[in-house]
Amino acid sequence: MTRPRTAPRSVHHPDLDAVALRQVLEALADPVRLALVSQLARSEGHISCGGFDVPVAASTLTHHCNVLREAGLIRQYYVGTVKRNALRAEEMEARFPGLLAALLAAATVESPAVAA
Amino acid sequence: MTRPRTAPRSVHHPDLDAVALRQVLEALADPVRLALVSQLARSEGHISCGGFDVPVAASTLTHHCNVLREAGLIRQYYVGTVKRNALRAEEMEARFPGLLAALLAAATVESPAVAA
DNA sequence: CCGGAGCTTCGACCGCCGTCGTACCATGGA
DNA sequence: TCCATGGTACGACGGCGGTCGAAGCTCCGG
Repeated sequence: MTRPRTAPRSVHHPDLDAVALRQVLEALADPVRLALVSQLARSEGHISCGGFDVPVAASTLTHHCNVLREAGLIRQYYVGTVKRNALRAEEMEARFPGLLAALLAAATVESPAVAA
Repeated sequence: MTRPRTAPRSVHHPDLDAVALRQVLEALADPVRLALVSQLARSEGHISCGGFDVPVAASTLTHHCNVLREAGLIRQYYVGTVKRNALRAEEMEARFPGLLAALLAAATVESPAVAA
């Protein structure tokens, strides 16, 4: 994974056509990851990895972000040393129509704005 | 778990309001269980436990059915020695609007009628 | 050039979940 | 009454996934 010293940091984002439904479900079945996606959906902008409100260590958070990214749910990009996250909502809508919307709505029903 | 010798066999079905989204997602994240629900959705009628087309042992199948039932996704009832399964589609729709429909649609998109 | 903030990588640990085989129970029919 | 059928209960096992801490890397600011 070593990369030429001068290349910019980049991340791999799967084509959504290559993402299996099972991946998405497994990704969202974890409460931490569901919380990440929920927070991302609620806040208009893009949230940095450190900006999430979840009770896990940094390394664990990285892991969860990777899972979400591989499941095609989020897009990540670097801004300086900070890594920002964005929902791939429209692409998901194209791949699995109505799914993400229903999931987010369902999540909201359960925890009605736990936002501090 | 012994029950009076004359009582009919019955099963516990959770109130859907008591079912967490996470339970539903975990239930459906397993490929076998997703297959069960898909087959149930495709075939109009109610399928018996032995009638499913999945490559697992009988005891494993029982386990999966229990998980789906506890997640509020299916309703089970005995007819003689046979146990029938039915989707709780309408109740799920009331609890998590659009969710099950989107999931089933997504599952169909992926495996377009693998029905033999 | 140096430090610190932010994330990642790695290795380890542990608990949970899917799987099975075996033994068993309930029901209906011969 | 006995058997066959259909499911269940239980225990065991294996693997995977979530978790962490420590060490390291990258980029910006000073």
